[in-house]
Amino acid sequence: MAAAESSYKDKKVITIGIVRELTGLSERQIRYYEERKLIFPDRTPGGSRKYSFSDIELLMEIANKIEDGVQTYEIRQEMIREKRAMDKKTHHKMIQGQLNAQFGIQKR
Amino acid sequence: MAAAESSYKDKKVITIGIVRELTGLSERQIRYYEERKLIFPDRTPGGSRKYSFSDIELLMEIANKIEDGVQTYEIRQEMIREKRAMDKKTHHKMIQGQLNAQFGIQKR
DNA sequence: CGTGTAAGGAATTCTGACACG
DNA sequence: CGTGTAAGGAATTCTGACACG
Repeated sequence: MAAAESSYKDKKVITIGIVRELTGLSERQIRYYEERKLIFPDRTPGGSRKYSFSDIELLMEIANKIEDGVQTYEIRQEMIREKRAMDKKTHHKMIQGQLNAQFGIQKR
Repeated sequence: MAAAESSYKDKKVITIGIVRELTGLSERQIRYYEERKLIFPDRTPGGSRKYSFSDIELLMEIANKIEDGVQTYEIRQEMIREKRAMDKKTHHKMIQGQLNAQFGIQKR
């Protein structure tokens, strides 16, 4: 029972130049969204940023919202809210899993 | 009806340094396997190599065979044979698809 | 606030070659 | 044959700052 599935989608292996190509954003923009805590790349030992495909998708969503006039701060609040909802769901599933493990199938 | 599905797995977006980390191979080895036509990375406009997750898996298979004493030339022959088998299967499916499109479900 | 840019430096990658075997 | 390495150069990335607004 591991912690997180490590699929291709979430492996941080893409450098910023490729992200620029894939998203059409400038490196300045990409780094700025990190500064505003919207995105969290890993780093190589040398300090170069590494992104995942998920990060790229997220960046494009962010870019869309910015175009719509949403500020980075608001986007961040949204993301925090979404994360909380997710955690709640995950917690619920986990509790269900524990009950299940102890008492067997309880549903129905 | 497009030509090839472009999933994350086959997108060539990973630079050689990351590939080195992920495979444990040296850059020398990775480049050499390309020289021997076992692997075909894309290039950035500047000339840097870009690999996919599939490439990484392939590299690890290659490394295993090399360790077992298989020569690059033999590995290449194997790969060509496998590709031919694949193409044959794909061709068969395509023909079936065309028949299907013209005459409807023919099986059974 | 979000983004462009010039600046200087450091990390990354490239190729061709010599070496060993 | 497969791989290590030193060499020199070019492409890539990094940070902090100034600018505009």
